[in-house]
Amino acid sequence: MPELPEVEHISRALNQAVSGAKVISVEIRLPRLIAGVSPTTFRRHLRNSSITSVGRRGKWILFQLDSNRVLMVHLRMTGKFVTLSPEQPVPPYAHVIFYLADERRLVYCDMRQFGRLTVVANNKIEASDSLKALAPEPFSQNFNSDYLRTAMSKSRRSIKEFLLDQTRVLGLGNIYASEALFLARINPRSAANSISRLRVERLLEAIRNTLDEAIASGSTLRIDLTDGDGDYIGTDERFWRVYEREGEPCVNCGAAIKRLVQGARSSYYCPRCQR
DNA sequence: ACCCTCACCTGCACGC
DNA sequence: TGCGTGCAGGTGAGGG
Repeated sequence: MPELPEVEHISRALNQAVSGAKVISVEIRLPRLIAGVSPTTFRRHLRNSSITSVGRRGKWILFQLDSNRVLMVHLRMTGKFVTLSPEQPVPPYAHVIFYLADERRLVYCDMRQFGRLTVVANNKIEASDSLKALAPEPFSQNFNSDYLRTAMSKSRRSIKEFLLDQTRVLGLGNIYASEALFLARINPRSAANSISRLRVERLLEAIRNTLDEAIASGSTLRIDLTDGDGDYIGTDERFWRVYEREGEPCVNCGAAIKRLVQGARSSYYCPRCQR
């Protein structure tokens, strides 16, 4: 499900819901999802720790613990968090259950089981295997046109595939990569190292605007962690301009949106606007 | 350093 | 109805 904007909202919702909560025990139903440490160590490091705040780095959700450790969770495709009151049943695909001192349960659910959970020491977090190679945060000063131009100049891959590489550009996924290229009016097939300076500038702005707009529109939706599936509520509307719109008219020029496959994943673009 | 392929899972929509 | 296929908002290992 999530790209950076969704992870941003989920981490905000979690920060509201479980900051200050104390974990009294952890039930690991699917040990494969625990990475980096053994399930036993994972449980030991979580037990009797309080969550002081929840944030994110890229698409990783970071639960800061008062034990000077961080619980790191990546939702991958189908990971979700739900909080349950004592009378609520455990939902399907519940793989890790955190029992909280206030009698609630924080449940990690994941239909496809691609997600990962790990725990690391505070002072090792940025150097951890998961985070060390990530590109700068898209809204930080370090993610600027010099950075992007240099990174792109080293890559012969298509710009669409380049944008999905979290070590080059952080936060876009398959939807927002197409959306950003549409805003920047760049063809997804263009080689990353072939794109003009002007277009790199446009792409930088398009990446920021795409993420920014997605975060802003999501903020009116809110995530309800108690609704049983942890999903966005009340939206069937697609505010995407090209994604999943094959054959529909381009919002700019009316030409039919096209779909192509790159790196085994769908890309959508306007053949007239994106040359 | 870069980049390609395969792997990891379950479910759903679709066509025959 | 059943079965095969393709596809799904993501990475990571391994190898060239």
